[in-house]
Amino acid sequence: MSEPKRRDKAATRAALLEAARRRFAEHGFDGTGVRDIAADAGVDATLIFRYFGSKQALFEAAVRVEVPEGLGRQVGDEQAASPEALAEALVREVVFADRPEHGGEHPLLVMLRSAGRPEVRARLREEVCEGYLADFAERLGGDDAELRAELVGALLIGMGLMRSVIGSPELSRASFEQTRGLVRAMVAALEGEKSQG
Amino acid sequence: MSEPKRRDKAATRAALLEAARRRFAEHGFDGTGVRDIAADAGVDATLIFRYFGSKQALFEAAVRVEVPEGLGRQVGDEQAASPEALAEALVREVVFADRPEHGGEHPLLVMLRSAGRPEVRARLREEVCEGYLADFAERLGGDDAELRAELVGALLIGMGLMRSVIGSPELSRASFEQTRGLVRAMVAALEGEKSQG
DNA sequence: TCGATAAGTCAACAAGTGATGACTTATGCT
DNA sequence: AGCATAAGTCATCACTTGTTGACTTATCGA
Repeated sequence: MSEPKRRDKAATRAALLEAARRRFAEHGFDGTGVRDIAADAGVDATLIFRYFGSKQALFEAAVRVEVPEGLGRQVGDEQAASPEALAEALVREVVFADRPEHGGEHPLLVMLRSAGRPEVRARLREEVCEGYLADFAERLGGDDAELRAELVGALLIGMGLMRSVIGSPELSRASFEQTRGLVRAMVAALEGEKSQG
Repeated sequence: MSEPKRRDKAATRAALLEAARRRFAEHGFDGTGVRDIAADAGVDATLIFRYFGSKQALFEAAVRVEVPEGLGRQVGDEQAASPEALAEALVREVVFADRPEHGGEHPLLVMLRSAGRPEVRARLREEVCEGYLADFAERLGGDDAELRAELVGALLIGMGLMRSVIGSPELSRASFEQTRGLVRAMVAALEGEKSQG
């Protein structure tokens, strides 16, 4: 029936990581025990400490994500993408992401379910503000550009929250295309409100 | 030094409730122990079960909030308040609320720190969707009114999240008045996007 | 002043937590 | 084949968790 399961450190580590992602995504940090994760992965719980050091370290590895170039911090020089287009890309990336290996959700949304923990909040702040909203402000222009950029961030992460944490009916059912025009309109409205243009 | 502390059921219950609100607001459900709450209140932990039944029931009592009339479900008939004005009132009420007895924050935001628990998510959905966004959709009009109402909800709760959970720099520092115009503009933009007007 | 009743305290349990170190077993090289 | 080493397991610790029931003590009317 089941093959005797060859010993493979890398595969075991990967299985642990995947099981952790799913558990943490669904139940949050505190709602997940190391034994649950290990059981899902089909290995012994102590391997978590062998391979990752601690439950906390496993969590950090599980929600680690690379910000795609061109979405957050700009690498080269201006690509001349409009704020609306950038916001649209962020919505697709973060809110409507399909990540089977993270339990279907973007790590940022996964972290929201563990927002009771200070370290998680700190990472959220870092990734949202510095990772994603960093050059958004420059792109917007005006002297309260940072504030307006954070409002866009609030809209995006609020959408993610409504979809995956709160589970509001319409946003949960909606497709990226359905929200696309509405988001663009809201972001565009922000451009017409520069306090010093 | 300290008076012998007269026995008073009501006062003890109230002290427990206040301590619970503060603890839950800061550390979330899982990050708070019944002994912590009791210590803050200066009473024995077992009184929590005497007066509330369980930790979970205490939490529910602690985050219970009455939706002010005129903000959520409409009681009488149309007051003809514009969606922008309604959104503005909601921002003031939820995002910029000053509630010393809840640790300074609106219960909805307090609940966000305990979003790992399914019951908390269910209450959030209920209060946000049915409590606050209920008649917002009618007010907006158009055939995707519910979706647009939820986008406003996403913006509002996203703002609260950025301020009190994530702690983004600009929104945390900003005053209600500073965000007012921007929020109005974003909500107004949504009205120009009715898919069937 | 006595005593009933309500208010508050104490000790403890049963289950679960993350984490550790010693042990066993499979693997792959010589 | 045999052995060193890496991979995986087991028993268990030290601690915390929510919760319970029996106990003590203050309060207030008769």
